[in-house]
Amino acid sequence: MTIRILNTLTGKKEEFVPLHEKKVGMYVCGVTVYDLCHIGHARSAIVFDTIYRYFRYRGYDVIFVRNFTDIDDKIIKRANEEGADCNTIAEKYIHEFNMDMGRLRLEKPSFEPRATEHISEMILLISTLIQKGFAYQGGRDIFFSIEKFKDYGKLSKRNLEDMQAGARVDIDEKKENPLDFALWKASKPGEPFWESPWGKGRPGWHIECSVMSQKYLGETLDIHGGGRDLIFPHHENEIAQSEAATGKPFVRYWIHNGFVNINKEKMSKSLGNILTIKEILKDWHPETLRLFFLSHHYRSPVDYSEESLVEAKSGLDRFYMTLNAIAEELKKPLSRKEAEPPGIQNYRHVVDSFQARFEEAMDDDFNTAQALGYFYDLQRNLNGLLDISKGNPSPETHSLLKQGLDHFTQQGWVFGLFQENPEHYRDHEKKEGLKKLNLTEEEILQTIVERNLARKEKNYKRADEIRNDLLSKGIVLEDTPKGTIWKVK
RNA sequence: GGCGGCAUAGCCAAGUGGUAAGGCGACGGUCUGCAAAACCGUUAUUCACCGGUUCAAAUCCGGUUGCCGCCUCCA
Repeated sequence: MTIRILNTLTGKKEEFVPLHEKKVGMYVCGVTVYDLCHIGHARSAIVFDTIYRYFRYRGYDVIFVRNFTDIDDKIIKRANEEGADCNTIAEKYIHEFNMDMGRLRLEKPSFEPRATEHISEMILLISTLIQKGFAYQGGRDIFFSIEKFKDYGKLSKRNLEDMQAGARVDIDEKKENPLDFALWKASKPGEPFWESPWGKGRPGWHIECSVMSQKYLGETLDIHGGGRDLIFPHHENEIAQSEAATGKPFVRYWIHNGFVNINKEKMSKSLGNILTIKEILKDWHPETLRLFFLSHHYRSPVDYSEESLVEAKSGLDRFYMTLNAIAEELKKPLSRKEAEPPGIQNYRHVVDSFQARFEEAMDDDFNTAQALGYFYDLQRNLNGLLDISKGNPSPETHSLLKQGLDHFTQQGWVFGLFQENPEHYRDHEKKEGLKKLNLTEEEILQTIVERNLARKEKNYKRADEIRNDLLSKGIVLEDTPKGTIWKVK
């Protein structure tokens, strides 16, 4: 089976055929480092991390490039506001970005180039574009002439007439066409600048991606990705620059992820509802966030809300409880029973077919939601297996449980899920939960002792009172054969 | 104004021609002192609405309604 990808360029699901067999060159637009990253960045990062992991899982040799835009109007503005220089601002937010991505447990890309480290290559590319007649000088700036590039608009599916009719474009006398975009901007006093054939200045936004992708991945990329909003103008402009310069197709497969809304509202500075990754990770385990995102298709819009994260957390908790129970069961001595437990064929079928179903879902345009459904399916069946095993596993049960557990670690790795030690996960979540409830473990354990005394005396009324009291505080008690355990509701 | 997307059970959400995955919730059962957890079962004759194509449509085509995004920096 081959991987099929919905290509933004064609609007169709296409079979993925890499330029070079078993190799993937993948470029994803990173961030402009002028502020903390928010949940939208997190989604994009998680989506492409998962795609990156899946290609590797499928045996591809992947070169993954994710850039930093470290020179730009917004950075200059920020620097002026804070009375710092641009470099300091960029360094600060690159550091923050790396911290966030680390906490989200993203795999490191192969290369993380910075725009400012590729200025000379950008100047070279701009010169080529001027030479070939695609770019011109207007005042002290250099612009790309979109009319010269006949395919302009092919990615975002719009034509020049439509866009001019829209006319929400700044009029700039230096431009021949209002839709032309800057390749090089002359620097104003006090702004950072680089020497160029056109005087002191700095690169436009789009040129860096054309240069850096070409440098690390060659003239044609297998995959280029980013958020939906980048389709126009950023990616459209990248295509124009790159293809005008090389005469070759720039990207074979374009992938764009959908947006994150907050409580059904668009996230924006004016609404003041920007949620940073930092804030989210204060309240939620990184795997909870991943589970939340991966239960939606990467292209669909996603609505972030407290309730949906609660749901994701409860799903993750349950997975880890099963994982923990399996680990415990596997430590038990094998029973010598020859007869297989009844109904085990069904369980065997689910466990055996899991990998194929997982890969089928992922091959189909990275359908993580579907694949996650199979994880739930697997979990339910493993729990069923645990029920019939009852601490006395037959060799067959044992091997199926082991096999199931391996799926959680191996296929789970693609999702960045189930990678924790279940006991550590449980203890960590308990600790975090208690913090929120303002309770200590000692109090709870003491109360449990008290309740078990009552139970021993068959004073069930008192025992239930104690249990209800804890429940109202957010603690759930479970009486198991091995004693009473507690967890945060 | 132009372009694109979405509409699936109480909620979340897969599913692009073959007769509705999965999760949460709810209800019934097994287990339990009772619960909880776990498991089993039930929970959409139907996919916004109206037409059409087809042996067959949630899926394709046309229209209607409603939501959203992009066209300006933006993941």
